[in-house]
Amino acid sequence: MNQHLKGSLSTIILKLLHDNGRMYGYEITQKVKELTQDDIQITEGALYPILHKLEAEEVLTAELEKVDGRTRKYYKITPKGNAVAVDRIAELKAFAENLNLILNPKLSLS
Amino acid sequence: MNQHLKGSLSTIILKLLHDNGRMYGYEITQKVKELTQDDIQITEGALYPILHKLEAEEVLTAELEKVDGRTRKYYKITPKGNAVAVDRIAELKAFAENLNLILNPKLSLS
DNA sequence: TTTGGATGCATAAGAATATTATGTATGTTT
DNA sequence: AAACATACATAATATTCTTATGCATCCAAA
Repeated sequence: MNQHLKGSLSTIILKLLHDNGRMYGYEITQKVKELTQDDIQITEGALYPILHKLEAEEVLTAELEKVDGRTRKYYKITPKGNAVAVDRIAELKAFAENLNLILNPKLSLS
Repeated sequence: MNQHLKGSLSTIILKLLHDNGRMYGYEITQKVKELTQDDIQITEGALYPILHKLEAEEVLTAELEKVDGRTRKYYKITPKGNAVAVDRIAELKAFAENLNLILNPKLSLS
């Protein structure tokens, strides 16, 4: 995993679920890979504990579903969790903007 | 501190030192506050251990200087550390771009 | 046909990184 | 005199991720 991802991972997961409605773990890893052109690869050891934690906090709910012989665990954001998700996503957006401010500081127009 | 900052903090410090040449710890915290309009406040408990670690890795060197009665510890990037700094800054830029891709996914033009 | 790779979930030990609290000290403002 | 800003530092704790491992199914290649 990209070391800079640390701290932002759970919010990225919330963002994907917020956009896509319903996803399972492996699907989330593939979606992030696709969106970032293989730049960000979420490890399973990071992913699953986050999903379990968000479920325990009742931000997410899960349903098992068997597809083509394999069991998938689909997650979605709960109504209660929606406010949390929206907040964190807004914070992540602000952080991304702050990163841009730091990485591309405006030239002083003297 | 913004929770999303976790993992990016050391690279942000390297970026500021790379841009500004020579800074002391407290100055770094103030510069980040200024650039981000008070959005990001670096805590001292996070800052100083990072500076010490980068110094131990010989990415930074430090010089004590007494100014107006107070001792400042000025840091700068070593020639050897420059390559590390440039790499990490490039990775952080790539991460910021990836964040934008995730946060603002392109609409599918069907 | 069996081996490897992709799909799919899970957890545990350890490392890395930050929080929170605390301590010391000087200068400036109220 | 007290409060606040400047300036550095560290320790205990918490959070978050890595690395390794385990289990199981499906599909393709050898």
